[in-house]
This record gives sequence, structure tokens and C-alpha cells, in this order.
Amino acid sequence: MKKLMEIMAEELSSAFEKAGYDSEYGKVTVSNRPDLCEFQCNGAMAGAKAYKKAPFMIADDVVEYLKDSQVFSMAEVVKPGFINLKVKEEFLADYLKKMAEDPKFSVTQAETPKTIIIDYGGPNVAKPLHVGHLRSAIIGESIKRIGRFVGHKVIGDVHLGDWGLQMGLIITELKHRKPELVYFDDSYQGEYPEEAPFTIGELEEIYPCASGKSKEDEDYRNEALEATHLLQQGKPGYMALWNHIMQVSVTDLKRNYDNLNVSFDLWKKESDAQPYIPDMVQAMKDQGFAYEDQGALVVDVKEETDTKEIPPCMLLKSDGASLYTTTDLATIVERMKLYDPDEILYVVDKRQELHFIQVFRCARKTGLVKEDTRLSFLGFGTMNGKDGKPFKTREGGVMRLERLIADIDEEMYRKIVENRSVKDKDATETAEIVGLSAIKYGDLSNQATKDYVFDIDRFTSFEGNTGPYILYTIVRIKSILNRYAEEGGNLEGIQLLPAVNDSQKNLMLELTKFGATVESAFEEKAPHKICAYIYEVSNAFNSFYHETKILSEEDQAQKESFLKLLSVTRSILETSIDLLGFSAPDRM
RNA sequence: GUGCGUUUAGCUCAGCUGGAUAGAGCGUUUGGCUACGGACCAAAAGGUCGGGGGUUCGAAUCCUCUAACGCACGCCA
Repeated sequence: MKKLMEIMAEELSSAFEKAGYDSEYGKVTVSNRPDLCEFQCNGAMAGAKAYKKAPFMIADDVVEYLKDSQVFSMAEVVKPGFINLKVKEEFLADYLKKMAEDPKFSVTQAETPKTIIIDYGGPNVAKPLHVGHLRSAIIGESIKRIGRFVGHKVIGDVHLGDWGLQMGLIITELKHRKPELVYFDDSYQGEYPEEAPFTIGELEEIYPCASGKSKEDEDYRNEALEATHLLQQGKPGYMALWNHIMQVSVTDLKRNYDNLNVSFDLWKKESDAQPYIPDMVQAMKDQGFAYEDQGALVVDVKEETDTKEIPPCMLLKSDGASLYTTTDLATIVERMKLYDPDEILYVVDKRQELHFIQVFRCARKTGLVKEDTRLSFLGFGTMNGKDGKPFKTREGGVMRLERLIADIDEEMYRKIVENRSVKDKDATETAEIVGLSAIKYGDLSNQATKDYVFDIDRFTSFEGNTGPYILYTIVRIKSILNRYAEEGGNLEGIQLLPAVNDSQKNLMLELTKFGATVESAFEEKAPHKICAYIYEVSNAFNSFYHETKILSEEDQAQKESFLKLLSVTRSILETSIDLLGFSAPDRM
């Protein structure tokens, strides 16, 4: 359905045309002077030069044709040439009613749905998730949901790191500790055990231990490199171990992502792309793109317009081994073959930007993707501590994600039990729900591309622009609606009456902006716009709530209309937080 | 060194792609509970938008120079 803003712009455009001006000037924006008007049109000033006429004269001409408008209750010209607008209460109520009946609340569905693969998460197996993985998961998940909401087919892929030196390190350490295991017996012919010879806890301890040793002991490192190589050759015992590591690790990762309310459609991994590498590399050689330079095989990706030297894209190291870039390119080959996406979006730390520029250019140049396949990169900033430096534990180590979540939940629990309305047995669960909103909202409310300060005290606060404040607002609305329902009330087919006061009208106007907000959040891959929006809606609601009697309203039709408005507000807010990847409890 | 990014109130951040008096929250100060959740609401103080120059009716926004900070720059991922 059309957006309120579009309807208004049409009115203005038609008025410009009737007055003899180009309809292009009829753009309407939200007013930046809410004390004067709700919306404004600055087209008269833009057109002043073209028509060699004072802006206010043009505006006067245009406003003449808005006098009988069904949409505007006010259209007046001010100073240089602003056209200040107010919407008719009746029109607004009618619009909002139709909008509430639309399952997508006026969000326009993509006319040609695209297949979009989002590459996010990106954890390494056998290593616990840490705070560095948080942003990718949160931002990627939100963009995935927003993309689906606007009608695209979005495929989320976790893209596990499972094929590098880390695997060789683990195998090597395991061999040192338990050389008697059958996996290390080269003469062994039988089936390998189904049960893994380690738990996730051991695995998480083994990796850093091995990693540390390899840095100090060259022999050890060489052994690990050899093990990595053998694994990649498919040595049966090592493959069996790799399977164990994968199985144990993925189970644990899924549990962790579940806790974050993050889910993936695909659990693909680097190793899945390996089979595509030989043919891909050969083709690049045959086509003349790849050549040898200083012993390595590279593809030039420089372009004339570059303001600085972009190093070539390296396919194979001088020892013939593949690298990160190779795997990423092969993954593109695989994705094109299996899913034929219109776009592949990488939600990755912004420090990897150059790497992806190289990969994208190489993929395009060598024809791995179609001409109209979009390869895009959303680089996010670092999560910093209060000191402005990358977030660490108090001891200075890397903060595990589980620990971070536990800390937040604990803080949330403490705040919730101070309150009277939640029973103890529900408090833990509620703390988890609210805690997740604190983390996600705290992250998403900042522009993804910027670094941000992770401040537990601020994020878990119920005051200000926080997740808990949004949830509080929703819970408050739910509470009133529940009370009405308990009295036997029913909102089926209830009319939405025109606003009775400014705060109500303001709330209604805010609600109509949902569609435009979601669409622009998707276009710009900017979930923070949805955060800013629901914060505005929550403020508008609380202000309305404060000055309006609802359940004690005596006029039945008016009371039902208020409740209907509450119900619409709740739907918009709950839909919005779902797009952000969290939800509201019933009480808190 | 080269390139990219950031710089807006004491702190943390917005600013709808060039419009009116640059907005929020936190913190500070003040006022409001016999109503449906006061975890709320209303208000005040707080700014040379890093700095200089330019473009035009009009700039936080576009161009240019400059400073500080961060990041990245072929055999790691």
C-alpha cells in the first residue's frame, strides 16, 4: 500500500502541476519544526531559480490548489518559501486503520524478489565464540530478517572456519597427549569409534594450548603444518578426528547461537569449497588471468581509477598451498552453482575490507559471477570497552561470548527482582529475554560501520534509548490490553477514531512511518534506523499514555478506539524488535 | 609512506542525502503519583558541528587544504 508520505507527495505534485510548475518539486519531508507543522515541502525554494521567481510566490500559487485537499488540514506558506503542512485527523485515522489491516504494515514487497546470501557469523570450529563474533551475528541476523520482511529470499550462511592450521594444531596436540588412539595408528583398518575422544571443554582447552606451543616450538609448528596437510589430503584417521571435532564443535556453536536468537539456513564451511579450487585455479590460468609472481600465483585486480595501489589477489602461495582468498573465491563458485544468488553480502569486520575488494574484483574479472550479481561488503566497527579500546575482560584477555551474556543476564536479573511484578521462578527467563534486548539493541542502535562503546550499565538501563526501555513500553501496552481482555473486551472490527489530542496524533503519525523506515533500513543495510524509529514510537506512546485516560474512558467507542491504537502500537513495536532479532516478555 | 575511516553538548550517540532555532539519552537542576505499570512524564541549563578556505539564496551535510585519532596495506585468517 502507498505510504502516507507518498500520498502527500502526490497531492503536492499535482498542486505544483496545476499551478504550472514541474511536479518534481512536490516532495514532502517530515517537518524539522514540529512546533510549526507536521510535514513540509521545500520545492518552491528549489524551483525559484528555474522559474526566476521568488520562492514564496511559487509557494503561494501551489497552496492555492491545496485548499480543498482531503489530506491536509493546513497548508501555509512561511518566510522564504516553505510550505508547512498538517494532516487531517480523519484522514490519518483512516490511513492508520488500513495500514493496521495490512500484514506488512505498508511495507512494499519487492517486485522482483532477489536471492541474497548473507555470509555472517564466521566462527572457527574448536574455538569458543568470543565478543568478536557478536557483531557479525547480531547485524547479519537483523539484515536477514529485514530482507525477508521486504520480500526477498535471504539465505543465511554461517561459513565455518574448519580447514586451516587450527585443525592441524588440535590433531597434533591430541597426538602428543593420547598417542595410543587408533586415529594415529597408520596400520589401523577398522571402523573408527563413533564417540569423540574429547568433550567441547577439552577441545576449547586444547586449541589455545597447541597454538601457544606452536609459537615457541618450531618443530611442533612444523608437525602441525604437516598434520594440516595430511588432513587436507584426506588421511583417514585425521578425517575421522576432523569429523569428531566438527560434530562436537557445531553442536556447541548451535547452542550458543540459539541463545542469541540467531539461526543459519546453511552451516557451510571452508572445506566445502576445497573441491572447487583446482578447476577454478586452472581456469584462471587458462584464461590468462593468473600468473606467477615471486613464486606465488596471483591475479591482478588493479583498476585505472584506483587512487592507490591495490595489491594483486593471491591464489596460491609459493609452496602451492591455498589461502583465505582462494577459499573465499571457491566459495563464490560453490554458491553460484548451488544457489545462483543475485547478491552475496558479507557481514564482516571492516578491517577485512581490502581483502574483499580484491576477492570481489577477482571474481568479477574472471567471470566467477554474472555481470549483475552483486557482491557487497558490510564492514562493521570494533566493539570497545568504556576506555575506548577493544573490549577485553578485566584481566585483559579475550572475553568469551557466554561470559558476556551471563554478565548481562546477571545484571538484568538483579534489576528485575528489585521489582515486585515478576515471580522469582520467572525472573531468570525474563532476565534472559531482557538481557538479549540490551545486548542487541545496544549494538544495533549504533551505525554498523562505526566502532562503538559496549557499556553494560548503560545498555541494561531501563531509562533512555535502550532495549529494556523499548521492552518496558511493550510490556506496559500488553498489560493494559490484557486487562481489557480480562474484562471480556474484544477489539475485532473496532473503529479507529480521529485523534483527540496532540500526543495521540503524534503517536499515530509516528506509526505511519514504519514502512518507509523498514525499507530504508534494508536499502542502506542500517538496522539502527529501526532502533531510532521504535525509540520515537515508544516516546510518543509513553507521552500519549501519560496524558490520556484509557481504560477509564467513559465513551465506549472512544475507549475502544484508544485500545485499538494501543494494539496497533504493540504490533508495530513487536514486529520491529523481531526484525532486530529479539522479543518482549509478558511481564518484566 | 600510501589509502580508507572517524571527529557534533561533560559522556554515549542521532541528524531522514543542501533548508527554518543542529536533536536524543545519560549526568546536572526543577516540577508532576486518589487513573490503566512512576522502570514513567514535563521542563531548564549545556554547541564556533576538529580547524581554515571555497561552492550558493542557504552547509554539520558538497569541494579543497589542514590537524588529531583509528584501521588496512602479497605468501595469516
